[in-house]
Amino acid sequence: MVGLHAKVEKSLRSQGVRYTTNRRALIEALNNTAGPLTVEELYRMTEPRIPYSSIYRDVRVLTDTQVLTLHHSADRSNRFELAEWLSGHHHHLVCVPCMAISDVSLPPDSERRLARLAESAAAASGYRVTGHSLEIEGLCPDCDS
Amino acid sequence: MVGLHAKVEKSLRSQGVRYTTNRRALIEALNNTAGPLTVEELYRMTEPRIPYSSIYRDVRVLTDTQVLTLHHSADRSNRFELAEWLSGHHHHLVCVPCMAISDVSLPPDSERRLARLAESAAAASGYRVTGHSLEIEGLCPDCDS
DNA sequence: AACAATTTGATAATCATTATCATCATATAT
DNA sequence: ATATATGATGATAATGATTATCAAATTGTT
Repeated sequence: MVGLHAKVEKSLRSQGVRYTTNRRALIEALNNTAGPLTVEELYRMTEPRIPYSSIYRDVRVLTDTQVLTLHHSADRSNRFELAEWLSGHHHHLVCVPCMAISDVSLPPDSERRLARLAESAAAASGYRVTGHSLEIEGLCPDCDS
Repeated sequence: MVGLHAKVEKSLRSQGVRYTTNRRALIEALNNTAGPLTVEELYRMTEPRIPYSSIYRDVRVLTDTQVLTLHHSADRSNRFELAEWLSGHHHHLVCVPCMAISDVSLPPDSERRLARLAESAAAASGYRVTGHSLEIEGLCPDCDS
C-alpha cells in the first residue's frame, strides 16, 4: 500500500514534471478535505502562502497530468479534486443553499446498479460509455435546521 | 396541453418580467436543441443577431426567474438549458472528446431506482435530498469511429 | 562544480461576464 | 387614443477570474 504522495510523484516524474513543495502542499490540502476546492480555498489552506499565479499554474499542470480533475459547481466556481485513480470512485453531495460539496461513495451493489443503468440509458444513442457521475442535491443538516 | 411559450410567458408575467422578442428567440433556440447551449451558441443561433450584452442579461434574468438553469461543462464553459419544469426531468450524455452534451431520459423504473439510490446514499450524511442529476461520460458515435 | 531543465513569483495581458446609462418599447391609466 | 410609468435594449466601460510572460531561483544531471 503505497502512499498518496509517492503515487503522485511517480506519475509526475514519468511525465517529466517535478513534484515540488508547492504542488505537494496543494495535494495535501486536497487530501485533507472531503470535497473539491476552489483556487481561493487552496490559497487559504496552504502555509506558507502560495501566490495565486503559482496556484493557478500548478492546478493546471496537475490537471493536465491527470493528477487532479476539474469540477464546476453551481455557484459558477471552478473546483479541483484528486483524480479518481487517487481518491477512488465517488459522487457528490451538494448543499443547494450553502453550496458545500462533499464526497459520497455508494455501496458496491448500488454502484454496480448505477453503472448498468448508465449503460442502458446511453445504449439508444450509440455512445460508448466510459464513466458516470451522480450529483445529489439537497440541504445539509446545518441548512436544513 | 399548453405550449412552451405560453407557460414561460405566464411565469414571467407573474414575476413582473416581460417576455420579449429577444427572450422568446432564446427560448426557441434552446427548445430546438437537445442539450444545453453556451452564450456564443445562442448568439449564432438567433436571427436577427442579439448583441452579447443582451444575451448575457437575458439568460441571467431567465435563470433568476427559474425559466432556465445553468449548467457547467468540463470545457469550462457555461451552458443554459430550459428548467426541469419546462423540459422534463432528464440527464446528460457527455462526449469527452468533442464535449457535445445531449439530453437523455431514463425509463421510469430506472429513474425510480436512481432516486431511491440517491436517497440512501445521502442518508448517512443527514442531508435532505431534493434532487439528483446523472452525467454519463463516453464517446459519441462520431468520435468513437 | 558546471550545466541544463524546470519552477517560481511578480506583473501584465486576456477573456468572459457584469454594470452603466441614454434611448426605446410596452403596458397601464387617464 | 394620449400620457405616463415601467421595463428592455444595445453600446460601451468596468470588473474579476484566469492565463501569459519573463527574469530569477531551484532542482536534477553530468
